[in-house]
Amino acid sequence: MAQGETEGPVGGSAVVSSAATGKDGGAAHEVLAVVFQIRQNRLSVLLWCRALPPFEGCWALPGGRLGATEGLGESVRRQLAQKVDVRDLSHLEQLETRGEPGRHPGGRTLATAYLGLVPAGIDPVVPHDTAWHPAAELPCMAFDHAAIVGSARRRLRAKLSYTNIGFALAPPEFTMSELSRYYRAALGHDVAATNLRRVLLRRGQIEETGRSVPSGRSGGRPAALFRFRTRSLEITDAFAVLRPPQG
Amino acid sequence: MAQGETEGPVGGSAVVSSAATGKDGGAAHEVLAVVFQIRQNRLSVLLWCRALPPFEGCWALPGGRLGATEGLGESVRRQLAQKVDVRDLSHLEQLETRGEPGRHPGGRTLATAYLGLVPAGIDPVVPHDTAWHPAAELPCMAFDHAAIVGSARRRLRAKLSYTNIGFALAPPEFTMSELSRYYRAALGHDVAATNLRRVLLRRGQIEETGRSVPSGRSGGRPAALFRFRTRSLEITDAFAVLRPPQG
DNA sequence: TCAAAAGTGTTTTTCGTACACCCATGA
DNA sequence: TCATGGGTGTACGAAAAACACTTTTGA
Repeated sequence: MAQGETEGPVGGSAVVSSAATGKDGGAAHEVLAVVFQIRQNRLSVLLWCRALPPFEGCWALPGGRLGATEGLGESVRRQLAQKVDVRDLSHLEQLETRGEPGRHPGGRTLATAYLGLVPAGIDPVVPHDTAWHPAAELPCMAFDHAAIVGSARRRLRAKLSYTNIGFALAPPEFTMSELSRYYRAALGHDVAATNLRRVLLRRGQIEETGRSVPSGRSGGRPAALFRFRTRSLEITDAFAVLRPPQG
Repeated sequence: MAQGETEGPVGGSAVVSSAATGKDGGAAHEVLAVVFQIRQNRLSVLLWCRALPPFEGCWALPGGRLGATEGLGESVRRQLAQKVDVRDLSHLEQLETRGEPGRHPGGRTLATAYLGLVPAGIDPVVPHDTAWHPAAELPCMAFDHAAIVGSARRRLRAKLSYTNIGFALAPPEFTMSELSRYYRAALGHDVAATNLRRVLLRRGQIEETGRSVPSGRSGGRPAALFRFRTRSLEITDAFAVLRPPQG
């Protein structure tokens, strides 16, 4: 329903695109968002199901036509808020722009894709035709959207290694074993909480809140609560290799 | 002269943009190229001087309007070949797309920027209004092009640390002291040839050709010639940090 | 034989992982 | 007091920078 509006620019764009690809050289331009959240220890992406051709029944990234007076990032935030009711983005960054002439059956359409992150633990209300899917098991995907999700996964994975982008995956406060599960889900491999703690502490990414969480029914030492020191993107380990002399 | 054609899309776009930003929502789309080459031990960027307002007398990145049937990368290569006669790109990759409504005084224009590299040692013939400028001392720059050059520098610098992108800066064969000068120019800090040699050899990026260069008039041991093992982009050191267990 | 430039051996440092061990809690 | 999960101390290995030393050439 909310997505019906997206049908125009994404699906039924024969009229629009013929105008847009006319002799003035302009092409239709849309923005797309790969919104990730860790849900049940899996990296998940927000998709909506197309009701009309092309790609009827397949899943697509949320997004839509770029407005005449808005910036690209601005447009992504607007469309996520309007169409899938997501307003809790902890991070948003541009991924890539795709413009192959054949990428869109309905006519020439350029798409600028963004990577958006929602912290774990919250559950935004989304429309009925919209759902979270594990990024590792994508359903039938429309257009080139599967490839775009792949780009987003690689970007997130890389940035976890040299920035503090974990702040955007984690809730405001967390235990180290929780955080290591988020990292495991996003990286796709095991992450030992004990070492993650020291790495992120040494890099100054996280700090103790002083509080702790009582141990569960099966006992165990209470877990200390941590938070990220800053909640905006910073490069914390600019490269272990080829660094300037004198450390 | 060759750049005069670029005046249309970049400068005198009042008519075009009014059509492009009309109620169909399309906007003008251009591609831009940040073409780097190491020249006289300095990282240099190819710019052309604007003859007409806006930004008359300032320098701009080469590029122009995206054609109706061409892909983005394809368009960059075409425009570089046609307008500045550069056909020797050793590497080309997409950087970012800028679409702030106010970025272009003549009307709404989206720009997708690319990073292009030309190997050191060749000297492409460029039009008379086009020149190489040190990336560290940019002249008066049109639009947001100075910021785009900054993005390109950061991208190149980062990729030198974990990919084999040096292949695109160096000529087919080179001595280690030459290569260390290219790295120094691109990274902005000293790079010891002796360590660079071992790092790149360990990573399998370079190999000896078996030949060597006779020493100069002041003597010295002849330098061995090296080449990059592959001349397409590869990630050679996927991350020293947060790597999967079992090394 | 000396200066200059290239190349090698070795040391030091940093960083991340692995692993053993200790701590705090609930039943 | 025992199982359970959290936290600390330490060892190990990889990788890069620093630096002393050797090699190979021209004059």
